[in-house]
Amino acid sequence: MGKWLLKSEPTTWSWADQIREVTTKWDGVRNYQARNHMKKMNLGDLCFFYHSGIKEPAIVGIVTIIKTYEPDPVDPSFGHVTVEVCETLAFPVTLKAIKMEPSLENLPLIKQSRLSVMPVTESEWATLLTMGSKE
DNA sequence: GCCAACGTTGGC
DNA sequence: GCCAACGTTGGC
Repeated sequence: MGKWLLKSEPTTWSWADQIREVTTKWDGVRNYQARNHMKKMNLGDLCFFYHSGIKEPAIVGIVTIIKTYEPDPVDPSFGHVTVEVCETLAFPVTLKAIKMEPSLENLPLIKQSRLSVMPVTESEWATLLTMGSKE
């Protein structure tokens, strides 16, 4: 099962919005690399939900893929997956904390800060999950 | 608000 | 196909 990380600016789409609406089409991605990652997502894959563009950027929750990639009828070069709320992390995992963890230095979040959809390895996932379950 | 990183566009 | 100009993202 695949593991991923999705970025969102809270002013555009926040975790509170996600909780309220439960399911969402993850659209608006206009970057080929990010789109290619979305195309590789399978049903049941889990994604960290990351808040960017704020004072304390952080992973705040987890969503799951309930519908795989579909092209946008208007602009078929791009498209969306559909996600559903899975869980809220007990403690947000801040970018600051991620940067302090040596085993996470290869996360694209660090090296390729502009990428909005990225893969996460199983071990990175486990590390982040642990960080999100305790203070 | 600034700036670095980097993807995209368009002229040649 | 190269590369300069430009636009966007996102951390600080």
